[in-house]
Amino acid sequence: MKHHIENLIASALAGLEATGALPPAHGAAITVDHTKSKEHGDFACNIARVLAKHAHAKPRELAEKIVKALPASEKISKVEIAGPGFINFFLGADANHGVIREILDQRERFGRSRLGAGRKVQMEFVSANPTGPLHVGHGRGAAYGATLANLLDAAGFNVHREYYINDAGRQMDILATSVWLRYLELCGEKFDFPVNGYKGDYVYDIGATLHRENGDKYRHAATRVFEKIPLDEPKGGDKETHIDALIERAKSLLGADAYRKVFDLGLNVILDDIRQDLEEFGVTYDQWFSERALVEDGAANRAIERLKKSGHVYEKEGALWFRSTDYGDEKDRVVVRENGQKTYFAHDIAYHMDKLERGFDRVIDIWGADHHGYVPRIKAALAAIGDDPERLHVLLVQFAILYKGGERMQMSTRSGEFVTLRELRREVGNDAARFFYVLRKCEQHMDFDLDLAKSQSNDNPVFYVQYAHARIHSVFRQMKEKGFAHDPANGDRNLARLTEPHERALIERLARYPEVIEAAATTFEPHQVAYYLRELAYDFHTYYGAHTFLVDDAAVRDARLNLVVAARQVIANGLKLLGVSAPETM
RNA sequence: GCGCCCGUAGCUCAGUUGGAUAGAGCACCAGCCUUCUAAGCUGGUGGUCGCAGGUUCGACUCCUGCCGGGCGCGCCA
Repeated sequence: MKHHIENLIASALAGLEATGALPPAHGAAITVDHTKSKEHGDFACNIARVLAKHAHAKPRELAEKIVKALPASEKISKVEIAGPGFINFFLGADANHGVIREILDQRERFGRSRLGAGRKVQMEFVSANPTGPLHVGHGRGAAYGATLANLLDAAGFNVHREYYINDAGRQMDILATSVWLRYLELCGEKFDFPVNGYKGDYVYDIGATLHRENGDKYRHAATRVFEKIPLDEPKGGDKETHIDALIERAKSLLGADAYRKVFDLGLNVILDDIRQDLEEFGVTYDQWFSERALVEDGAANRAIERLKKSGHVYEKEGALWFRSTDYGDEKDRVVVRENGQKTYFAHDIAYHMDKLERGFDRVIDIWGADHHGYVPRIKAALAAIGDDPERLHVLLVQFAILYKGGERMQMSTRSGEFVTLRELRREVGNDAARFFYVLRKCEQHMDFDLDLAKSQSNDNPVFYVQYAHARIHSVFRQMKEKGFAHDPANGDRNLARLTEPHERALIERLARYPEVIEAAATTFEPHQVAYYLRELAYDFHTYYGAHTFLVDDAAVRDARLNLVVAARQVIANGLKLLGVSAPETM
């Protein structure tokens, strides 16, 4: 409808230009907007105000000329000039009736578009370190990423979903060492657990598995393990050097093969847990991309070679630096450390290089907001090796701050004191969690009040939307009990009988669904869909309250049933995008 | 100190990319179930859009400066 009106205006302007009433080549974009108030019709256009200066005319006079030049349209019942030169369009009563037919015809395909034209988009999200279970902060990235992926898919993009596994790095070594130390405790060894080790219960469990399956095979005396290890923090030492020394000790005592076994046990147990957690949350991936595999494949070395060739690399104090300041970063960054080890950054350059080489038109990273300082350097690296940094979109998701009993909760994987995504899902359910998470745009800080989510879960808007869906199913159950049958063809012939204001409002809302999907996809804002669904549910519930659908007049009844089936379809389509179920009963 | 994000009703947040009188939900008040599910509907109370300037026909929206909150500024990942 929007496009229809835009076309009418475009041809009016062309007509005016042809007669010389308007100077040509104005170059202004025609925008038609939905009005806020019905007083101003259904759509409004401000083109007369925009072009007034260019045409050396008063906005109202120009508006009158444009209106006179408008081609006739059977969908428009009235055109008015209002205020200081807005052109308001009033739709005919049946202008949108065709959308009901469209929805019933296209069913789950309704709302999909070809906006993306099949362009390939790679999306990476969550990618939490496999050092512990996902917590509620990861849940937000998961819900947001999965929903955005669904949206882009619906908008006609070819979406590839990916999880980057940080399985090469110090954090993983700390985990492996923590697991081994817990194992040693189970073997009967006595020592103080390092403050910088992972202390969650799951580390204990993995240590227990190691013990159950291998007995004392990996046991070493505590005195030997801690021999000449620098003191830990509580004893006046440094916790970082303490844990690093323990990692080296684990590697040397166990040997490369055994260490890798312990390491992989921890990695696999936690990764399986994460994978299952996400799957239950309706979040699935096309690929789980291993950092370790990338490095072992030599990709990091190749990335560094490419950087070197670009001439933006230099040596200083024994380390290899990337001069990211050449591309606007605030300081240069190390890619190879003094000790010869490559940094996480070097690996990440290799990973992003790999993404772009795989032929994606667009690469989207969804990161926690704490990584925002990281964006300029990764873009700098891509620019240095001759890739287009504009192809990379980094979306930063702000933290979800948890409150319980009015108090802010600390979330730290290391301390093991955090609310896991799994706990949250159990408390409020998958549907409410998915919906709640995408109710805010990603740059908005989110207060997640656990007590509220628990105690007032009935007030969660997700139930309101689901209830509308279930109610429509209920109407059909009642229909059968009353001995009626739905004749969609008859309903289709009688769509003109849908003249009530509630019906017009509902139909208009349904007609907007495709616009909402496109807008949400292009702005990366899934919350628009959530808000739309709530409004759609409101339109339905008020309609339901004001009119009976199962009336004796078959023409009206069938037309109304066509309408509510269409509403049910759009609700189901929208909920599907959000990863929320559409129940038939509640 | 520098950088990113946020500041809209008592609370949690929208605001169609600069348009007409700033909107929801929750909470609070008053009504509506022998009639398609009351997880619903109808009405009401509630705002100096953080503050001060600027840009223009027009600013919650764009620019500048303050104030307040969150996060980040490693040869960690």
